[in-house]
Amino acid sequence: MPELPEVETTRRGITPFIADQEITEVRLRHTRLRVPVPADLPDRLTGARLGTPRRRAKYLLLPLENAPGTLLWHLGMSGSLRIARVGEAPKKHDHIDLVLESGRVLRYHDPRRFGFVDWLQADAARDSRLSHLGPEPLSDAFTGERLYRLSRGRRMAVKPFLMDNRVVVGVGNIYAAEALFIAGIDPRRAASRIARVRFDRLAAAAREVLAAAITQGGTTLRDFVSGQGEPGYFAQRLNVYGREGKPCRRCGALLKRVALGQRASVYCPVCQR
DNA sequence: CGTGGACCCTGTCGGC
DNA sequence: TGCCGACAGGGTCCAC
Repeated sequence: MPELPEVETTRRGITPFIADQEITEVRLRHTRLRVPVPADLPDRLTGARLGTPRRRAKYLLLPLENAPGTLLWHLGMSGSLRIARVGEAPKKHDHIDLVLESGRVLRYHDPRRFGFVDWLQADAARDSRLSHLGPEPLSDAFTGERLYRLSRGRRMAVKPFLMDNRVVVGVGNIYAAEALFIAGIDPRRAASRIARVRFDRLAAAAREVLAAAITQGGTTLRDFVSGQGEPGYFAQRLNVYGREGKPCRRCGALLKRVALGQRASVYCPVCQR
């Protein structure tokens, strides 16, 4: 379920259960993820102690405490991490267990297997998957000025531009659509043809929807990590995502859908220009 | 270099 | 009821 808010919710949810915990056993059931699970992962992790999880973009970083090295975990399209108990039988698509000394298990579930876990030896920031990433959307470095500057000469549609990890990380298909609605910008509009002041609004809108969604993730945190079930994906009211053909909540016009960069994009033909 | 398309894999849903 | 195609939260790679 991972857009940035889900990844952040996951990070917060698992942290109290895994920080400072020793890994007593690694159980691999399916190792053919998007990147094959490193064969030596059990050897490296068994007996090691986990530190405090961090997040960069949609990546979770699980550093070890007393040894160099970090787990780089991406949930892909359908991955989830949750806390289970030892002895709790794995279900279909539960591919990886990290058994902890507490008797809990950090369990990875991923039907589509677009996610992966990899081992980073030392300097995580140097990894090619992380080094090119733009700023976090909730950081001060993400501004309308940045969007404006990077968009000059870019003819691509603004929606895929906003989803470009070099521009800003963590704005996935759902939140890009929602941010563009709030900012009143047509997702098809060429990035180069958007004025500075409108990018200010767009940056603020992206920040706003992501922050709100993270706050909401918090409300379902307990259920999420204890494995009572998935959180209702979005308790949040979405304005456009998944609402093709329905009336715009602001003006009543019927929402339209277009494909941009292979991704569905729903928008209001009246409110978004 | 910028851009658009294919692709990795499984599950679900809507139309016929 | 059953089959089949379209589509799904992401990211990388490859032609043009």
